[in-house]
Amino acid sequence: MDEQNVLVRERLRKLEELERAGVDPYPARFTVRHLAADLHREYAALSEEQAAGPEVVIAGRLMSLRSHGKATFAHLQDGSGRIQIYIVRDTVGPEAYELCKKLDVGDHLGVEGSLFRTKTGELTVRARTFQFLSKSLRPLPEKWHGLTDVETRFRQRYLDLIANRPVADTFRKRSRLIAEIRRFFDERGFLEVETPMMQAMAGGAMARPFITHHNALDLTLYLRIAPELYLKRLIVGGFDRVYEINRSFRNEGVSTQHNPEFTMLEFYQAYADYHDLMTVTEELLSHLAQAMMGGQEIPYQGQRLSFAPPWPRLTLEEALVKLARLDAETLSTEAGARETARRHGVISVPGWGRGKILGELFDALVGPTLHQPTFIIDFPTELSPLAKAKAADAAVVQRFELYAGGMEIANAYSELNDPREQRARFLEQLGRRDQGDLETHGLDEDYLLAMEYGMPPAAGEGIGIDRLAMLFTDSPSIREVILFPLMRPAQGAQGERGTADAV
RNA sequence: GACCCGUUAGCUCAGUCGGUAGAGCUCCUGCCUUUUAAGCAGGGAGUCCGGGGUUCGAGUCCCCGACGGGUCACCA
Repeated sequence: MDEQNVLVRERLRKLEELERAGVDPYPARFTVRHLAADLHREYAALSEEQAAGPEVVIAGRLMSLRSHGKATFAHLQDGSGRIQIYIVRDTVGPEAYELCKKLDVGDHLGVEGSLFRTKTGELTVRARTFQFLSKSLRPLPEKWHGLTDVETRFRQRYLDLIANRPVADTFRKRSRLIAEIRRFFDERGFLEVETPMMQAMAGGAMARPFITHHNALDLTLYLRIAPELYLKRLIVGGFDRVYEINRSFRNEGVSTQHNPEFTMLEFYQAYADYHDLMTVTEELLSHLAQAMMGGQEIPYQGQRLSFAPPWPRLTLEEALVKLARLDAETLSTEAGARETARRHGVISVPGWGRGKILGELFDALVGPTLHQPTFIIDFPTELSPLAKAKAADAAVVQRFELYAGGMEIANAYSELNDPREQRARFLEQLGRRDQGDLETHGLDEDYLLAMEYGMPPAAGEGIGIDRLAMLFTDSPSIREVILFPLMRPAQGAQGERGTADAV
């Protein structure tokens, strides 16, 4: 502990004085009977004239302290909010009042007393007794400015939650959002399931995985990049509607929209196609907007996003032509697409086909500009090895992505369920990998085996929960909606590194 | 991975031209029984991110590094 610090030393001194006085500064339990927010709501009408209000028992963290000699005001913060307490020597007695001088901001305290309203109108608990519940040894962030240092906010999120009320609200909203999503799917007959996060082959998306190892089986395993292939095995197994709110892991950089571990909703519905899922998506998001915000419009980074359905639907090529003003004729050939990419500073690798280049052009030129909810549909087959092709054009699959707030929010398609075609697509991916593309899909025999038993027609979708939470909390960065975003260890190279061989 | 910006007291931040490191809040002591950014008086508090260099002298200038943020790249 940082005993050099005077502030810590002072608190240790008070702690020892409490113990000498026979007080347990860390008791095991306390019976809480009331929450601050409930009291504010229930006794909004309590008047100043009313001498002795109802008896209450509250507990929380001390957030402010104003001593006036023989009387002390303080604010107690519990999970619901804050309430003022008033400790008077004549009420608690002289011995207890001496102990009250050992209080510090940050301590946890239990208080029994009666409600009253001060002459400045604030609902307050006049303590009859109070009890130390936990002595705090370190000073909290300062009361005016709170905590603004971004690094400290993320590394010591508990301080952020204590000091910055809106941050706590953001995470409460995130929790409500997920609860509401569960309710939506449960009501529609979906079964919530859990599938492996450690997989012998990381499939279901095109991304590089994290690698780990199982000692007893001497097995290389990968952290999943998506639950997709397991969820579709369940569709084969007869669970016609399944969903998983899953943590997936992708070994890639961090940005305002990417964290290496992230939360995704994936759901699959048998006998449906991607058009059905566009409808489900519209229903889901407009429902969430209604439940969370009380309307179809939500503010996001200075814009107003409207989730009132229906939302525009554009094919990927239409988007490139209409929104990026690219020339349809030129884009129709691989050489033309490549030339267009070069002109717009979009990198293309020699092995890439026309579809991949169109995808890159879209990501660079169109995606970030789509603020209002917009479906982009009909993606190149070479980008979508698990999606069913359109009947009219094998180069395009029945797939959509949803964009909102300039971010990709969802990705869905009619699932490819022809095992012969799936095998051919996997082999095509392997060919691409041989040409140096690291983010191709592997050939998953075990998945093909399942499909050979017969997978019903189905459509599946993944929705980025973190990004959805960004939208609903008006957060500019994914780190604002992830409690503990990935960070380098604070001590850097000093000592902690190089111990990975402990595995 | 590249570029830009940042790192000074527990917190929020100043720090001029290179010349003894500052403020507010927090903390301590005293007074104070309806305050709420309580007040008044007095006092304390520093690895200026780390390491090197230039200099009589570096928080300040130069180089290397750490961590963070942003932009780009990568990545849905």
